[in-house]
Amino acid sequence: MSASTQPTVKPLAPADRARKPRASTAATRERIVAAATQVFANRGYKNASLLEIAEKVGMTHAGVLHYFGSKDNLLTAVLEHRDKTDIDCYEGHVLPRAGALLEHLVRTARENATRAGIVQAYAVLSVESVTQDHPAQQFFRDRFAGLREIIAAALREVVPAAVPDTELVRAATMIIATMDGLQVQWLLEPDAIDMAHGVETAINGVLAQLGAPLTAWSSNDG
Amino acid sequence: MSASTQPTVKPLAPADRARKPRASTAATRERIVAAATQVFANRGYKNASLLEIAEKVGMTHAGVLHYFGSKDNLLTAVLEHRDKTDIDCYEGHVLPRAGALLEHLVRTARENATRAGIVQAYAVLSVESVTQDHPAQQFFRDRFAGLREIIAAALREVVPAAVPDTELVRAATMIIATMDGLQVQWLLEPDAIDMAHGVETAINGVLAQLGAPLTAWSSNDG
DNA sequence: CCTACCGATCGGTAGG
DNA sequence: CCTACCGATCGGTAGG
Repeated sequence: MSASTQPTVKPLAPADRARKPRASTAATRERIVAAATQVFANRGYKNASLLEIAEKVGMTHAGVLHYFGSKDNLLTAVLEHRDKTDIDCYEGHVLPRAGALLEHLVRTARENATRAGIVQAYAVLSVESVTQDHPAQQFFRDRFAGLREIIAAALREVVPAAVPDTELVRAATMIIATMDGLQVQWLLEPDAIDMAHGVETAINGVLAQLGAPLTAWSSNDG
Repeated sequence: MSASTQPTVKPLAPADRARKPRASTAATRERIVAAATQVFANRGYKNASLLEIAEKVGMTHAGVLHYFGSKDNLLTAVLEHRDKTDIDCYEGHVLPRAGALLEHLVRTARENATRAGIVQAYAVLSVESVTQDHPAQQFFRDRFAGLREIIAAALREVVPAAVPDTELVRAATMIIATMDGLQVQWLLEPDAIDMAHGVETAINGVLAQLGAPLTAWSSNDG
């Protein structure tokens, strides 16, 4: 209706009007999430300030709050973004199975050695989550439980059928623990620790104790 | 000279006068350190407040500062106290060697399951130490390096002589990593994780890969 | 996306 | 070991 009153000047479609004025909202949110990931890694969540995050993306801290409502919401966005784009990105994609998943863990550890920021964010936030009333506590509880199940399922396919499920979950727990513990030592002294080698050794040790053939997964040298 | 003017009223010796008025300074300092350990575990160091610590010992936060000068100094006292009284108390005592040390690690993990406060303080502070300008960073760097050497030395005595030292340090790194990683998962979900069993499995896996006889340390069932 | 502001918390100091 | 205080920082809101 109103379009007929201005036949020559083509009015912007609503979708265009919403997108034009500033860099798209989605893009800005992503830039904020990236900055927040860095700052949370360097300071921890509680000790991080919205001001430092805002300065990284060139706005005031009130601007950041405009996009995420609260610091807690921003943390949620950071954690969800990590799960989507990062290391253990099995959500949307096809999850590698069996030996391929175990190889994936080693490859991930190797890549992590070039991404201290991501590693530090994960390490700092996951352990900070055990402190009183931390907003990410349930997130990490669920995350660890999910990882344990995924790795246990992969182990199921490469160990003798007689091995009970409880043993597989225990083994998965240990592989995760080793990866996480290596990250902390590596963050403190990068040159002294070889994360990928450590993870590979841990997996070999676990498989040997579960009675799996040494050729069960292909990263093996034998 | 002045003593001769008061022959009947025995003057207090300087040492007595200094110690009487209030509960001994050393005892008060210990109570503050104990309270601070709890609060640092529950909140992390940066997010902990001197007020909360002070309330636990029944004084004001200025009182706490009177005893330790600064929050950083209090953190130092907490970390040093832990090293003196805790788990890996090899400082003053005779350090158990070889298989006995490995058994000690398993026993420690078992005892830790009844001391969530201590475990949480260690886990939270050690990982928080990787954040920017953290006052405990060097402390934990040194601590990890020391633990690696001690455990590597113990392994040296139970594996074939042909195994090079670098392999022993790598193995020690992994044992420590597994213990630390298990602590985090256990803190988030105590009923789902058996720390002692995990540590024992990790040690067995490492020894097997280094070619040590399965009877190398006595905790073994074989 | 900003300016301006509030209420709250914190570590540390003075001065006793 | 306390009272009183300071300067600084922070998350969040109002109102545009």
